[in-house]
Amino acid sequence: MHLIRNNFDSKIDLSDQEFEWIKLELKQKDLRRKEKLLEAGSDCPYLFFVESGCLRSFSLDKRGTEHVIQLATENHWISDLSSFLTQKPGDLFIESLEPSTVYLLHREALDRLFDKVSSLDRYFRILYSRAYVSALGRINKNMAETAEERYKQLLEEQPKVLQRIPLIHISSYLGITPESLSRIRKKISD
Amino acid sequence: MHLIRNNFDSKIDLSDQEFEWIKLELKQKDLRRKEKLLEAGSDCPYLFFVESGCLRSFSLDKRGTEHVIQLATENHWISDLSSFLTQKPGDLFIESLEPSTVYLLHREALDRLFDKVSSLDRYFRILYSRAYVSALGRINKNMAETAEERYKQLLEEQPKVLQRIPLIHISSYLGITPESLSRIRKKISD
DNA sequence: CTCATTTCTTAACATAGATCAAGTTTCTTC
DNA sequence: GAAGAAACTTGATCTATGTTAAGAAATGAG
Repeated sequence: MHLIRNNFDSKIDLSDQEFEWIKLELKQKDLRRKEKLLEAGSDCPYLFFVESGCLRSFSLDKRGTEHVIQLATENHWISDLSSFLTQKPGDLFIESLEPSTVYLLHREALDRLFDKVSSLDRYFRILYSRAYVSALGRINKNMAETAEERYKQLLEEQPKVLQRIPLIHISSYLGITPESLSRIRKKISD
Repeated sequence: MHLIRNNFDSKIDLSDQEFEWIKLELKQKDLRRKEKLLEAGSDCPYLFFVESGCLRSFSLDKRGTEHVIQLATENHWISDLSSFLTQKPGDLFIESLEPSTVYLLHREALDRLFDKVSSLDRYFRILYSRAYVSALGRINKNMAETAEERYKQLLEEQPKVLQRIPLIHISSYLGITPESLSRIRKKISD
C-alpha cells in the first residue's frame, strides 16, 4: 500500500485516519499476464490503481483493429473513465501486459469517500487536470508531428516504457501500424 | 453572470456568499472578432469562461501549420491549461472567432478560492474529468475513424457549431486540411 | 453598398503510412 | 529446454489525405 499512499501524499495532505477509510474501500487483485479486467460493452464500476506491473486500455474499431488508449505502469490509475462516470456500458477493454497487482476502487465507494475525506476532491481535481493536459498534448502531437517524430519523442521521454511494453502496443498507442513502427526503427538505427 | 452561476450550480451547491467571493475575482473582458487573448511562448495565468461568442486555442507546428486544440462556445472554459498549471510558457494561441465576452479567472485568485470555497475542488474535479473523457474520445476517434466518418459525426452531434465556425477551423479541429474537408462535403452532398 | 479580406472549392499531382503476405526471431509456458 | 504463441521485420503494392495552385464565393468593416 506504500505506493498508493505516497501517490496521495504527493498531491494532498491526508491524515492516517483518512487513509484508513480509503484503504477499507480498496480491494486488491492479482493478475496473470494478458488477463482481462474489462470487456467493451460492459459497465466499468471501478478505477484501477496499478501497484505493480502494467496494463493497457484499448478500443476495437469496426474494422477489427485495436487502438491503445492508455498505458498504465505502477503508480498510475487506469479505467474506462467514460463508463465509470456515466454508469453506462463503455467501449474499452482493459488487460494486463505483465503479471500485475491492482487496487480496485468502486464507484459507490468513491462517492462515499468524496463526502468523508474532503481532500479527495482536490486529489482527483489535480489528477484529472494533469491527465487532461497530457491527453490534449497527445492530440496536438498526433496532428502536428509525423509518426517518426512521435516515436523519437517517446524514446526520449519514456525510454523505460519502451523496454518493457511490446512494440505492437507502442505502435498502436502512437496511432500507427506495427509495420510502420518497424520501418521507422530500422531507419533510425542507420 | 447568469451563465457562469448556472454552470456552477449544475455541478455543485454554492451559497450566494460563496458565489460573491468568486464573482469578486472574475474580470470581464470584451473581444472583437479575431482578437488574441494569448500568444504561444507566454505564460497563461488565466482560465477564460466564455460568456458569449466563441474562441479557439491552437498550436503552430514547425511547418507553419495551425492545429485547433479546443473550440469553446458560450458556457465553456478555455485556456492553455498546461501553462496555467505549470506556470511555464505554453505553446498555444487563443483567439476569438466572433465578438465575445469572457470572464478571466487568475491562477492566484483561483488558488485563494480553492481554500475559501471548498466545493470548488469538486467543481473542477467534475469539469476536468469530463474534459479528460472527451479528449480521450477524440484521440480514439482520430485513430479509429476516417476523416469522413469524423466529419459526419460532428455534423450529427454538433450541428450548431458547424453553422457558426468557419470550416477552416473545423477541418483543423478534425485533424485534416480544408481541401480534404471540402472534398468530403462534396462527396456527402451527392 | 462596396472593397478587401477571408473562406471555400476544384483539380492535378505527391506521399506518409496502410495493407497484404511471408518469413524470422523472441518470448512463455509447461 | 521444447513447442507453440506472440512479436517483429521486410518487401511489394495501395490509398487516404496532403500539397500546390488558382479561381469563386462569402463575409465583414468602413
